[in-house]
Amino acid sequence: MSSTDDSASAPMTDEETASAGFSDDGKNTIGSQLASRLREAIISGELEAGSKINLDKARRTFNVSLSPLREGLARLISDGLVEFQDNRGYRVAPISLANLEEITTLREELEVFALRESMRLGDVEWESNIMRSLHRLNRTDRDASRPETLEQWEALHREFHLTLISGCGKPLLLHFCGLLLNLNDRYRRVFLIRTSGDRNVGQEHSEIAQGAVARDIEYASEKLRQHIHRTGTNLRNHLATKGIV
Amino acid sequence: MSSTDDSASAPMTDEETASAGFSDDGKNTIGSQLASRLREAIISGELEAGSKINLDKARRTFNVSLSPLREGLARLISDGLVEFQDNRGYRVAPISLANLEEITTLREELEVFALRESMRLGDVEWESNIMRSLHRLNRTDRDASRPETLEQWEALHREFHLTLISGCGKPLLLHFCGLLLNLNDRYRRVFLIRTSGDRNVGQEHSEIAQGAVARDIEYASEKLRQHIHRTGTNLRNHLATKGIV
DNA sequence: CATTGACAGATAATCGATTATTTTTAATAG
DNA sequence: CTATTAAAAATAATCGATTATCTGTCAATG
Repeated sequence: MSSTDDSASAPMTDEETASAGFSDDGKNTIGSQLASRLREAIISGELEAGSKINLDKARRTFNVSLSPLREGLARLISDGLVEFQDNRGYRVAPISLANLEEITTLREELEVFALRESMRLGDVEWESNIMRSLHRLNRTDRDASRPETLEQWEALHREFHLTLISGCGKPLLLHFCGLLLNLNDRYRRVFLIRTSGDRNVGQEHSEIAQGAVARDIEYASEKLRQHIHRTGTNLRNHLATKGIV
Repeated sequence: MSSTDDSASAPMTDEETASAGFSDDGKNTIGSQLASRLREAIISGELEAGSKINLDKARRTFNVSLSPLREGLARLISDGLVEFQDNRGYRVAPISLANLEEITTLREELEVFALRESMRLGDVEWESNIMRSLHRLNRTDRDASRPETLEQWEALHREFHLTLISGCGKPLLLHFCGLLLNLNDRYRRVFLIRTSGDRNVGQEHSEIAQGAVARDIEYASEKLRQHIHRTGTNLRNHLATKGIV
């Protein structure tokens, strides 16, 4: 709902090159930094879904004390990426077919609704942002072999989807959509190295963006719905392949 | 998303009467207990919306140490009842007309969708639970003069709404609806002492429940939508009266 | 042989003190 | 007087140690 951090931005070297070192742009406290690192570790699959998070081990791994560790984990609970039980500790949120299907269904409901509201309420600024996000996304290739390219694409993709619905004027709705996007991205990053051959995702994005900017509500909504649905189907097949229930 | 605690149940004296004292039903850790107490304090308006939460003061008020205090606050962030900023601390989530309207809109979208899914998927157990919740709710009077009656009614009301949609088989959706219900309840408890004269809320609840159990999808959906909408309108008027923007 | 209970080790929760950051106050220059 | 800056006070974040809780093991019992 609140929290301070971005998770999808900041294109700079880890330590903020020499110069003045004025890094006061976000992720300040250790807790915040940890939240980002853990989020990335979970979404990328580095931390296995469903696995237990041992506090002592994690503390040593990340070289921090308990307090900020718990702080960071608490944020990931808000994100739905970590589960918690009193006196039993934390574990990475499990994945399942049912979970994926729910995420897809809810995205179809919420994200499409948010897009409609955006088309109803968005201003020129919103339109411009869409075109910019689209361009950046389409100019970036998703090369499975290079992880940093993949991460970059994921960040831009997320950015694009959020921008699409950013004109809706509903912070809570945007928050929910952001959560769902996060959850969905984990499935993609863990399971989907290549996109299905019969899809042209760039094309899909362009159609949605064009429709949105043109305020063609029915067209854009349907294109977005299909886009989300296809991704869901695609992912489901991959899950099935790996035998996940 | 996860977290251990109920917030709407446990009808027993604070200290779990003599006998064995086997209270292992929930709210165990200090952090959990704090989360409950703080949630109640915020929803009831005891902690003013928008006000800063001073950690030291809170620590002394609740007689706890920093760690569990932060733990508890972290949960309320998930609930959208508390906002947080790095190095700036916590504050009670503010209220506004726009926020109330968004909550109402999203409830109309999400709760109605969840009800439809429940009617599509719910079993007999689900139906029975609705009738039970309805009965309990309608047998409880909401007496504004006695706070404990009010609290009791609020708990049952929340329970009823959650039960209505509990058959949808979508944990995430239920989570979202629970959040919205929470946020909405705060507005009611803070601003709405009496319900508008031209409403018979008991009747409304009965109609929704009957329609749901009869699987009359259009009827029940519309009744629920109207119910939510009326509450929203009602609350908006009260906000306006108190001059809240 | 299955079940229960006590122990020990592992793990989580909490505390009190310390450190880092922000906010307020006060002093000074322009 | 107003704006700027430095010091002080208030507040938040973090640490290391301590306490509480849980989990698995193994022996005793029926």
